Amino acid sequence: MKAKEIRQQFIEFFQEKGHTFVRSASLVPQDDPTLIFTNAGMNQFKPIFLGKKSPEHPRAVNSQKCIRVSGKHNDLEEVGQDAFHHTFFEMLGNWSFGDYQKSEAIQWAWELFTEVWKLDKKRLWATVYEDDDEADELWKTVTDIDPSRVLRYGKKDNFWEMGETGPCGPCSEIHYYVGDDPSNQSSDGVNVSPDYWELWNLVFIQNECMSDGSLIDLPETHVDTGAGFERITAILQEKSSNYDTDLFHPIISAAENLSGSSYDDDPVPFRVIADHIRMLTFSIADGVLPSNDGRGYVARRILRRAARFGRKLGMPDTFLHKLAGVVVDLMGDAYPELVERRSHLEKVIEAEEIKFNETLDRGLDNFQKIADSLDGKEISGEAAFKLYDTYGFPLDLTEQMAQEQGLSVDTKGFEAAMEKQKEKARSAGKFTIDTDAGEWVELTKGEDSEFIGYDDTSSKSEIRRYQQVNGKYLIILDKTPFYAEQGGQVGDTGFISGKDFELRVVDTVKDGESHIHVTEMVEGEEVNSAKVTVEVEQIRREAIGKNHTATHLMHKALKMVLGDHVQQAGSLVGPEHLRFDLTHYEKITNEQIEQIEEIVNNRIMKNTPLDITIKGFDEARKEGAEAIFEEKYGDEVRMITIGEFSKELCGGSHVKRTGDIGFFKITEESSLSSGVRRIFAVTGTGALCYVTEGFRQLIKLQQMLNVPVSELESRINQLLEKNRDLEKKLRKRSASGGAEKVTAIINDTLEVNGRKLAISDIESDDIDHLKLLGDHLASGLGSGIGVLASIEDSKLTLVFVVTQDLIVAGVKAGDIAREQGKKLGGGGGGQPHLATAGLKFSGSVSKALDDMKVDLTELLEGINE
RNA sequence: GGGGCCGUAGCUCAGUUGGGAGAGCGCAGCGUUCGCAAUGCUGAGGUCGAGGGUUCGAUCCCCUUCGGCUCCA
Repeated sequence: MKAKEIRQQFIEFFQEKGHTFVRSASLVPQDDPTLIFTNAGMNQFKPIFLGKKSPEHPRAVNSQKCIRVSGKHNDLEEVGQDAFHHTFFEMLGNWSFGDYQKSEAIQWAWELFTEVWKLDKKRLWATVYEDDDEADELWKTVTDIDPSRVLRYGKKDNFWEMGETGPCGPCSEIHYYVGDDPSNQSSDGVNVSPDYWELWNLVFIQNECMSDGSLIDLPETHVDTGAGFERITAILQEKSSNYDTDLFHPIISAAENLSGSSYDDDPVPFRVIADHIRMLTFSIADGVLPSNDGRGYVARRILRRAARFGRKLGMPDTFLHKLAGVVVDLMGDAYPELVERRSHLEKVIEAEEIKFNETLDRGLDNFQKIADSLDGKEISGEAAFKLYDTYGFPLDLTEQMAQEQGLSVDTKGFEAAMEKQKEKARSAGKFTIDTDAGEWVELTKGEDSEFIGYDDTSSKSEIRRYQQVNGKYLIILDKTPFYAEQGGQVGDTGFISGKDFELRVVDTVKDGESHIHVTEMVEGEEVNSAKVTVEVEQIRREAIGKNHTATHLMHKALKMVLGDHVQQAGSLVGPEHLRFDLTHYEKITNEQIEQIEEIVNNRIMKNTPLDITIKGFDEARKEGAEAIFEEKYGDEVRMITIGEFSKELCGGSHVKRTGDIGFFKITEESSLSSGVRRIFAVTGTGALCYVTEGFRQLIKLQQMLNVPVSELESRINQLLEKNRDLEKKLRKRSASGGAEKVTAIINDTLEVNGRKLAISDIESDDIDHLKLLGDHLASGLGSGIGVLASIEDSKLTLVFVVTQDLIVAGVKAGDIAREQGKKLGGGGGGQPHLATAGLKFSGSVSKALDDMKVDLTELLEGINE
């Protein structure tokens, strides 16, 4: 029986029992920030169990995509080592929300296993919680299981909890003996021996665990079951390993073809790759992108691990994206999102593979350098951390490599280095006002910081309290039009004036719910009245609003042009410009930038009014409003709607109509980290200035070169080429120039002690040219010392050459240059055969050369053969 | 926001007390070979990312800046 059919039969079996099929929830948990990935079938039903949501159907059945990459039950390192640990798996489940109870759950599970799938009753075992007499009894009455095969276990094995508090209850599991000899079974093996596989867990949610540890009965009880699809498939296909089923085997075969190696010879790498590519394919199809944090970082690590095992097998440089296609073919029927996103996920995986190969090659080189230069047998924590921190070479890979070469890694040292790094990043965190630093002076009592800034930019307010820190006054008002930095929008600036004083607000920040106005005293001596007039700097606020609304428009335009994988990864909205970080795996081309600008500017010209409404979070989400991941939202949210174009949850300040933005222009696009791009843009007056300045430059160039703008490029190319040619010609000419002079010098030398001494001044404006002439001189001398001097703008340059035989005798041009240079008040040095010296020189060159002649004559005379 | 690293020929990269810019592949020309594959010789190709500074002298040291990689927050 094919896996596809097994999945289908499970679903149909429960549909016939009145269950509604619910499609698998996304692997990216939608409204649960505590989860990195969806890791169990019950995740999407959690609000029902918590009593926050009423179920749409009393009975449900599904097959849920799950990812588990951490936790004690599934260490990433274990995946591939055995037959059944996976990062990605499917969980089959049936659910009762306050509907049927234990009896039906047990009965149906047994029916499906023994009657539909015809599993051997002599291999099945049932376990129940030690205090759950009811379940124990039900097994023996509603099924025909051998009563001796119903076992009781304690809390560890048979009691299920969602968290430390919350819904919980006893569970009942079905295990299957996979050993060779059915007569060799024993109740002692269950939950202990690897020959007994846990197949299905039936959870009976009937209690709530309180914070003091006590249990109370829930008014509504639920059934929550989970059966590992891969294991059941293995058993029904009579395989001893999940990897031998048709869920994995086609992937492994494809990998064998790509690598030319055999699964049977070395199964582990194939398992790792087959497992990991499933995880990658599914997670990327659900919007995950390899990146450097959160679930994107998990995906990256998984990809890297798979790629590394692929290298071991002799895989081509990139292969995972090809295997992703196999997964799509294999699973596309049950999960159509794979088919829809096929090209996207192949592209993402390949791009990341290419990137990683580069990273890995660098890392492997660096690792080997470290390993080769090792004194002992241990790689230091600092070295391992450097590999990780600088070259992105993960610790687990370092450890693996080390192990293969009989080395160990100081992981404690690594952790210490990591901690140091974290500390450094933390302590350098952005400037926050330390509100505990000083004493608050309370002027009036009551609620504070009522925000009225959406409608007004000035008000008559009262100071609730203030304090003085580092020469700045921190002010908290009863009500304020000042927007405090949040959601990427910078804080407002402006003025607060009282009876005999005026404060300039330089920033506004949030402390809990309070708006703290960071101010400087510009008039007066002290805060001497509670009643104040406050005024936000309005022009600045308007500029910020333009940039903020433009950010929303751009966000939407980015998705339209680049694709749905674009996620906001950070945002800064200031008065001068806006900055927007987004997930995208390659450079945004100039053409795409132009498209984005065009879309945004068209929206601006449509002059659509903004609709701002307050509504419930769920309602807003249902209407399709964009919520930024990792941004915190309360129950009541502010929804910004721009026609049919954009809907976003946002607390910031905006323009009234898109036309107020005036004009939008992207000024810069760059990479922030791998998979994340950063865009800067300007609006309104800023955008106008930006464009005007660009044109000013262009016109200047045009006037300089005296060609129309359209021909600037070719003209400049032409000039560059010409320039290159000229430089080349010049170099050639100067190389031959001066040659006659050198010949003349060679013919007019002193002879000392059988050696020649040539000293002369020469015209040259280029030190490289001088060196070249020095070379000619040396070869012309045959044996001896040569000096060339050139002076220009009272800068004297000297080149000294010494022939090979004299170097052997201990005469070095570098030494001569140093001595002579110093003697003349400068410096010098170089190599034995050729050296330079130079200095500012205003005296007589010929006199200096005469002196030098005396010195060098002495030197030559002193040489002993 | 804070670190670390990289940028050298078309490509991949070497290049340490700072002293005259290199290798492999690719390209062009000329050979060997019936032809292909293969191979020999010769050659072209460089603002050492950009700009400043220190120095007699900077690819190398310092500062600024641009582009890319990577880790932490």
